Amino acid sequence: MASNVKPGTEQERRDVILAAGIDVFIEHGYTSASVDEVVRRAGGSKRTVYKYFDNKKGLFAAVVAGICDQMMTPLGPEITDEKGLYDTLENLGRHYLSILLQDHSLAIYRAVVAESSRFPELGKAFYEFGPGAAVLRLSKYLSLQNDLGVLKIEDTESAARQYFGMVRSDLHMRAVFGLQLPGQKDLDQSISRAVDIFIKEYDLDQ
Amino acid sequence: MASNVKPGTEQERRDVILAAGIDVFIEHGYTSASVDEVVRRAGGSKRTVYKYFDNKKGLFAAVVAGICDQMMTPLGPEITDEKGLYDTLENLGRHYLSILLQDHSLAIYRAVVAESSRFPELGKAFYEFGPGAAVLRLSKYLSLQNDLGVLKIEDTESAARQYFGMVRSDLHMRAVFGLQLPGQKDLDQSISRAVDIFIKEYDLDQ
DNA sequence: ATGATAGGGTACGGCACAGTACCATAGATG
DNA sequence: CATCTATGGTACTGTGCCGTACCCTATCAT
Repeated sequence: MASNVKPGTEQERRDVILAAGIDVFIEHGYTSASVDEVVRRAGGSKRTVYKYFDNKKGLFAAVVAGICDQMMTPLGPEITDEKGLYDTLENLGRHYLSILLQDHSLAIYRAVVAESSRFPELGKAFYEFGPGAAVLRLSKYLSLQNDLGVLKIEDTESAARQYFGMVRSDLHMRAVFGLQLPGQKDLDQSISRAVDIFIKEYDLDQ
Repeated sequence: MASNVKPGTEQERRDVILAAGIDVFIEHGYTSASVDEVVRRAGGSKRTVYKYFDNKKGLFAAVVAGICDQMMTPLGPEITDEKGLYDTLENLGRHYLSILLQDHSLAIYRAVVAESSRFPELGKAFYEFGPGAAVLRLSKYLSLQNDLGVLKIEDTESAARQYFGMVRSDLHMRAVFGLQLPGQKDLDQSISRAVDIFIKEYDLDQ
């Protein structure tokens, strides 16, 4: 079965629908988005959509997973330590913010937040794959620096959370609420301050 | 005109509807909430609701304003400086978190975030009256401490943002996404760490 | 060529909801 | 007692949308 169809494999077909779903859910959120709109953009018919996805909720879950992928890939698989503590932290913070403040990320954040009471597992997944993954990555790096004697941190995970909290500062919340997006200067300031403070607190050399 | 009606003044009537609206919007968010549900809880009829509020959106705006009031009053009008820098910061962080992590606050945060692309002025208002107000209050206090020679901070507003960012850490985001609410221990840890770091960075005595 | 199958197009059932219209009633006014 | 006004109750209109059913075409196997 699964004989090849003309315009593309089943996988490609599914991806087209998924991409359209991403656009629509980003634009309208979950409740206000309509499956018909997805069909309109993807081409084809509802029948096909419901062939690949159980229902609207299932499509939304797939969309969220897809966006998490898109979001996290530029952050790289692992933190390397070629450039020293300061630059590593600074670099990580920069990537983190640039991802978090993209239009896509903000839009999907809004959509997931809106539905996280109705679909709790969705909010959980989004956190784990997005901000939570970043925390774990940094925490792992900090533990390594602990072992190397560069840092002295008791609870590396809490420290990582706090670092990202400092980096985010108000920037993310303000962007989420639609206040004007921060400029490069704001980002730079927030990151460099966070790094300074973090190092002053934890670096054994200081 | 506006002759007295039986069960209460017009103001009271409006307040009852508003209170019902708060409950319903908190429970369902904006889009999924229905005006009929508000009517059911407030008693009376749709006609009366639409007498006091232009439409669903207007009711929602009033609800958000009402909740902002409810939220911010326990934070008190002004920061006093009776207890020294450490205790003042610690106290402020505690109040801040306890407000931010209330069920009500989380629910209305979700609802406002969800609609902030459709109703940008709403998101803006919510931020200004909520987290933004806290930032301004702290910033003012920090400036005062600057003048008194206790602190040495160039940009007090940024410092205030960063302080709250540290205090929030991941706690708020995780709560928003419906991961389990942080325990008292988590709050204490986040706050005390934030205060320590902040003072170590900015206090002239250190 | 003939049959089978997947998928595009469309329409529909069922439901929910925003906002309005209408009627009956309870109190206020004279 | 008579009239008027405001409001509760309810039905209605118009709209939108999820999920399914049906028809028809285009491709593939034999």
